[in-house]
Amino acid sequence: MCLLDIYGVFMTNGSKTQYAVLGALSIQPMSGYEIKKMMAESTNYFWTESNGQLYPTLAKLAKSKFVTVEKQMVGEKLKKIYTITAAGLEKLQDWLTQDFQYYPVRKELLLKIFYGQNVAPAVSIQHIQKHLRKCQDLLKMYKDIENKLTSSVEQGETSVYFLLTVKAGVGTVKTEIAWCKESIDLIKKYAKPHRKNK
Amino acid sequence: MCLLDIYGVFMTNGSKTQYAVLGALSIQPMSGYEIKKMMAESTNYFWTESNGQLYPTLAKLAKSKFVTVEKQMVGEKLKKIYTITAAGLEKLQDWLTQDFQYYPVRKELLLKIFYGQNVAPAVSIQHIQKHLRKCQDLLKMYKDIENKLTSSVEQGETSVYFLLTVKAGVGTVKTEIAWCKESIDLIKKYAKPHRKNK
DNA sequence: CATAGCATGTAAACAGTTACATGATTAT
DNA sequence: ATAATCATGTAACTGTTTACATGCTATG
Repeated sequence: MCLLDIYGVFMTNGSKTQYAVLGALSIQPMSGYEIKKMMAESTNYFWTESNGQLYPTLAKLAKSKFVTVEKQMVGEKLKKIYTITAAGLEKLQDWLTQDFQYYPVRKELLLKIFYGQNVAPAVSIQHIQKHLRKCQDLLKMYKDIENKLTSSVEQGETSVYFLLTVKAGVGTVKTEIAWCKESIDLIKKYAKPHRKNK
Repeated sequence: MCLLDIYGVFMTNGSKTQYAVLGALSIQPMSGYEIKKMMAESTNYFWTESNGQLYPTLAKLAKSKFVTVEKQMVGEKLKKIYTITAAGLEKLQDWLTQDFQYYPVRKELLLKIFYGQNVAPAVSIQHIQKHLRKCQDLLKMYKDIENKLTSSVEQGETSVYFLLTVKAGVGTVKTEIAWCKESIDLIKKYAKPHRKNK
């Protein structure tokens, strides 16, 4: 077995953009712009797509009849509303049923912390403090969404699955906040004189 | 401001492979193979590099005098031991001092959960159960390393920074384990009949 | 005697982002 | 006026992985 696979991190399959798009359209018919917006508001912290991926994918899905297009003229502007077809839904369901994969993680903050011995402790502490503030902001946002979704789910208005991913976000940032605080303390307590140069 | 940037996720700078490599060599002189192995054992859960990135980067760093190469013959085989230079250390320290960036996150599990409404609840539960087992295995590994590193740091043998990244790993998987268990319960409680096809 | 590890490296393919083009509308 | 939002799309670039080539050594 390969060395790198101890975490099961491999990307042997192709792009999943098409499923992210089909998934979005499984909620309701939307334009490309609306899909992007909806992703930015809801799935961005675990999945992102750029325009360069989104628009060509929509065109391919339309060509393969997994979605249909309805062209609207809003004033002078062209708006294309995409709707998922039965074949598209089936394709989405097939993918949802298949095993998921882990993607490589890249956290530059942790890479900088890992090699923190080469710089003054204050440098690492500052990075962590910046991350702490970011997480505190995110926590407020996520908690708001979580509260709204919780009552909505309890009243049977919304699918429980949206709530689950929000809860993943809340849990993650809470843990990161605790890690930031503990790490700052530990650096202050244990950091030894760092490696200087020149 | 751009829509996508609400999480501050952008990759405007170039590749950070060179810094990951310089960082590794700041610990001790190593061969390319040893760098890869060391990364797989310690930084893999927040940073990965493939051979296709690693070896060309080592060659470039040697050409730019950020590292020196010492060729050894081990039996019949060639082994190249790389050592960081003063210029290389300075380059590393510069990067460590600069602001870090967030990379886009891709968690296929959460994407599948988010659109779980399109399949039977059992499908989503199975995905989560698989993830739960993976996290439980990782937790054992991380806790072992955490215990060893903690005493090592307390005795002044090891830099506190390695411990911090391990603690980040422990915190993350603990949170994920709790999320998995809660999510399975919530699906069982709230999941409504899913969208069927055909 | 086959498999895994040690060890270096390359080429092709792919995934993905960025930056730009275009242009209308709405808010400040 | 200016900026932001709405709206679609493309091209160039870059980053990254994968798969392969090569061949020795140690282990079961």
